[in-house]
Amino acid sequence: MREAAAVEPRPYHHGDLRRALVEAARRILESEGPTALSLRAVAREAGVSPAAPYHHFKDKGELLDAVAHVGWDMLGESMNGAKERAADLGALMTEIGVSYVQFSQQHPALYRVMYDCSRDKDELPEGMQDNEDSAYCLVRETFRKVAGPEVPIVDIELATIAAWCAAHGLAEMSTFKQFDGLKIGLGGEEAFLRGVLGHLGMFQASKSIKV
Amino acid sequence: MREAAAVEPRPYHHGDLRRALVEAARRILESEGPTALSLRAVAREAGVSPAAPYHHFKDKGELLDAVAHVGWDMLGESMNGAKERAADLGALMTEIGVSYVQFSQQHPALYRVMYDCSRDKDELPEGMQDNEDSAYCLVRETFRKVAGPEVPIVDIELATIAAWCAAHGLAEMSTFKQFDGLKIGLGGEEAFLRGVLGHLGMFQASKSIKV
DNA sequence: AGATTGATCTTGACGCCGTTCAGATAGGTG
DNA sequence: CACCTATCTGAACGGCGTCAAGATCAATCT
Repeated sequence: MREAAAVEPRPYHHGDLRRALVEAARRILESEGPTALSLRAVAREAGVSPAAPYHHFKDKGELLDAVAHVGWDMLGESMNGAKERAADLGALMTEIGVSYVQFSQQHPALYRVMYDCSRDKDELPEGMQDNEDSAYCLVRETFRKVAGPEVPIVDIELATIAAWCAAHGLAEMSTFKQFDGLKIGLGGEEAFLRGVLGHLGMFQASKSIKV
Repeated sequence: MREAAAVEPRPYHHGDLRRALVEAARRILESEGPTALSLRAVAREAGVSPAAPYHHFKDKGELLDAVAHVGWDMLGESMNGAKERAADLGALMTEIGVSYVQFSQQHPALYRVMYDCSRDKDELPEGMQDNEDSAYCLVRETFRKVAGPEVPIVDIELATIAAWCAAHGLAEMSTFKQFDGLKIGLGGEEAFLRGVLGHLGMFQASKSIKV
């Protein structure tokens, strides 16, 4: 029976499990948070046995790496989208920063996995590596344009790192509930983000990259 | 036999286990890293059964909280020590920042536990809370003095948060090995830290707290 | 077509984890 | 002294990551 109902669902032994596992992991992350993300739970969610993932990933870490990879793609898109929202080049850095932190707030569990994967290996996250079209390059090239050609490249590099540190720090801390009062006083979450970013030199067009 | 040899070691049933457990945990953190830090391993290291810790801590999280508490005390001392190393008030913020990041580099596993405890609860770490003599107050009061009385308090607050975000981000990222080349080029680890911090507005005396 | 192959998945097991509970131990108090 | 209570142990539970052995099945070869 059922010769080839193959509309979409299970074309092979079980389907392409690799993708299914990554999506199951993301579903668990969104609905139950990082602590619920066990390999067995992912297999359960995908409807396979606990050992099945080992035919597609060396170990749990490699599955998480795949999840993180999706996350960095999403974050990269979000940051690139800032180009459309920025009024001019001067405002672009702020918009990128806001995009970054807002992404981390919309996907807190995913963001945590993204960074934990990096720290476990002491390696830069993919999105921060110096590949072409990486998010890192987007930030650095924005800095380069804002700063002009007379600024030494090492300063561009350091400013990019500094900006990323600040954005990452804010991403991890902005959810702490002790800031709720201040957020209300400033008029909401985004005003708070812009307020903090505004006090970091490089997120203000007028004074960015003073050597 | 041995009526009261109580010099230091085991005055009671097993000694004051609570402290012993926290110290055992710190020993494991330093020698084997955060992933090796299981409750059972801590009990083993302290020479007691796996269930013994439950008479002193509600669960594993509460033990980690105690470890983190020690860590924030240490970090607070380190930051306060910056006062002696700073040439003038203008340089103080930079020295505090350097102290912060250097602490995280000297105790990476401990620093990770310190922050993970906070994020698990969405609560500010102790050292960042607005208690008197907290590290947060040290930073904020430094800003207040540098900025002068005409700067609104909300900007002092935002600048303090921004500085902390940047320091935390740098603390977490400075160990990534992709920065090794840049560090060598700049003349070492500390030069790298000062380089990055120098590109953050609030760590430069001359331009800190521009409203 | 039928046999073979190799990738995919399951079953069952191992050791470790966090946690609980009944019972042993022993200091402090009457 | 006997009792009480805090402390600690031993054994157990379910869940975890991982692995080895066997079942299943698409694809390939003859």
